[in-house]
Amino acid sequence: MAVHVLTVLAYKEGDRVTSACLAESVNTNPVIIRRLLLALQRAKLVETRKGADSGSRLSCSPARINLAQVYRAVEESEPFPSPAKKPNAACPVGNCIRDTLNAVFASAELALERDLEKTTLAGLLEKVKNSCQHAKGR
Amino acid sequence: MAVHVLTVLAYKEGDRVTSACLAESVNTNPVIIRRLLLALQRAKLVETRKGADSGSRLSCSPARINLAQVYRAVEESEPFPSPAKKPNAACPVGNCIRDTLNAVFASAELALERDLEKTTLAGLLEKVKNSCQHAKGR
DNA sequence: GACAGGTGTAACAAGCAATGTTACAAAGGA
DNA sequence: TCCTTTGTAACATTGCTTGTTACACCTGTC
Repeated sequence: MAVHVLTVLAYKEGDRVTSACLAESVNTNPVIIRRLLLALQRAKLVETRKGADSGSRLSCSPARINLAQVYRAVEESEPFPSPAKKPNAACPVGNCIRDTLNAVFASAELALERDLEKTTLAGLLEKVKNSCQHAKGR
Repeated sequence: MAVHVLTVLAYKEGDRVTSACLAESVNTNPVIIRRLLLALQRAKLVETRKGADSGSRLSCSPARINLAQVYRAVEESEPFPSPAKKPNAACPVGNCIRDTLNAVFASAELALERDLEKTTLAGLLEKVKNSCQHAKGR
């Protein structure tokens, strides 16, 4: 969803867009969008102004934003949630597997982010526009 | 959790282990384990026998099982769940972004699996054993 | 300075998926 | 036949994400 919002912002290049407008596009509630925007603000991906004539816009060119940044901004929790429940201490495996797995998963997540880095917001917008043309053509 | 179970099975190399025993190790319910084992059976990673003297064991050497296989066996759903709610058709972005994003995510997931492939169950078990030694030494 | 439109934020309801629990039929060796 | 364990269904519980309402606060416009 975060990607959706950012793509819309890229589409409106530079113009400020209100959360109500974005919500309509994603078909959801303005509050959801605002919560999302807070995370994106923290990651310095968008800038938002309050008061009259307010709204959000990208804080830099869409060519300089890649999906890995978006992923990190939004996904503050692990993609592999540890069960939070302590494993059985009597089990010889249970005690130590947690740390080992964390290392493996961290590496896997890094690989995932490296792949996401290859896609910029500008590139994504281009592809979306193209596939829209195709859809209309049919 | 699936990895935890498989690691225990690798640890008991070849011996059949009951779901009750595995459940105790993971600190959960036997039924949860059995549900998990069904998925692992479908992926041909474990074999289970019913009746007396029953239980599960790895269907091949732990050196020939990597975490990508486990991931695929367990994670039948997408790691990036599409919102299922249709986006607003009036939005120029909403209509076409879905397909484009799916392609990007598929690529990212592939990268993730490629990284997981590098870790075999045997290698994982080795690391767990080592870190256990360390923990005991302290 | 008052007003209007929008954001930040809290509190709570609703939906959904994962997990836990109980119960029971079926398999299969002793 | 008996006993242990699996496969499976049905339902409760839990936690998380999303949705909803409400309200204080900010800030350009008049």
